[in-house]
Amino acid sequence: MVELSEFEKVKSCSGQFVLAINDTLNVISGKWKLPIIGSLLYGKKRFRELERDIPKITPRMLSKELKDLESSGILKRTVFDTIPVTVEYELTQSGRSLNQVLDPMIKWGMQLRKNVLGDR
Amino acid sequence: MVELSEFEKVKSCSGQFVLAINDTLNVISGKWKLPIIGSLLYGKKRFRELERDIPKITPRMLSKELKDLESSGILKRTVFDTIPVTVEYELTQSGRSLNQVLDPMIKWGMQLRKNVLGDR
DNA sequence: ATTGTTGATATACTAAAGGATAGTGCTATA
DNA sequence: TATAGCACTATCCTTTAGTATATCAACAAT
Repeated sequence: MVELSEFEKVKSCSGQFVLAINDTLNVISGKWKLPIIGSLLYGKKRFRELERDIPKITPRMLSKELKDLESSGILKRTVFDTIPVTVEYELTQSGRSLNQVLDPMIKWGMQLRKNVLGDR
Repeated sequence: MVELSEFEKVKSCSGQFVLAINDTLNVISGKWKLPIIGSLLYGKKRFRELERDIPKITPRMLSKELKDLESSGILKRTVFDTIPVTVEYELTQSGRSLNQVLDPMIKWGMQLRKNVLGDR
C-alpha cells in the first residue's frame, strides 16, 4: 500500500508529482485503452468478443493495446489448449483498482461539460 | 454539481463512461500540460516565469498549451497594460478542482510503480 | 475442395503531436 | 547605437500514433 506520508512527499514535489501521474496516464491513454478496459469491467472476454464489442477497432490495434495493458499488469491473458485456441483476457486486481482513478475522472468530466463544453 | 444519480447513470453505460473520462483526459494529456498545471498550483505566473520553471519547453509549445488550457477553462489569462505588456496566467476554480482527479492518479501511479515498474 | 472460425502478424500508409530555429514589435538599459 | 527582456508567432522538420488491407496456421463444418 501507498502510505499517506509517502503520498504527501511525492505530491509536494512538482517533478515526482508529474512522474506518478504520467505513470497512470500512460496506462489509460491511447484511443482504445479505455474502451477495452470498459468492456472488461463487465467480465472476461475473448479476442473476437472484444473486437465485436468495440466498434471500428482493427485487430492490429486491439492486439497492440492488449499487449500494452498486459505489460502494465492491468490485465491477464490466458491461453486454453482448445481447437482452435481460446484466449481469454481479464482485468487483474490492479486493473479493477483503476476505478479509484476513473470514478473521479467521470465526475470531473461531467462537471467540465456543464462548465465549458455546455456553452458551445 | 454532478448528482449521484447522474453519475451512476453515466458510469453504468460504457459509451458515456468513455466520453466523460476522455473529456478529462483531453484536458491533462499532452507532454506539457501537467508541468504547466503543476507550476501554477503554486500561484499565478507570467509567460517567461513558466518558461524558466519548465525545463526544455519551447515558447511554441508553451503558448499552444496555455491556449488549450485556457479554452478548457482550466486557467485564466490576464493582460496588464504595462510597457512592455505583462501577462499573467492563473488556475481557475475548475483548474484547482483538478486535485480531485490528480490525487487519485498520484496514489495509483505510486502503487503501480511498486507492482510492476519496480521489478525492472 | 471450399469456406469459416480462432487469434493474431506484416507491410504500407496517413495524421497528429512535438521539436528546432528564427523572427516579430515593443521598450528599457548600458 | 547595441543589447537585452517581454510575450509571443511562423516555418519547417521529425517522431509517434493510428489506419487500411492483406495474410498466416490450425482446424471444423459444408
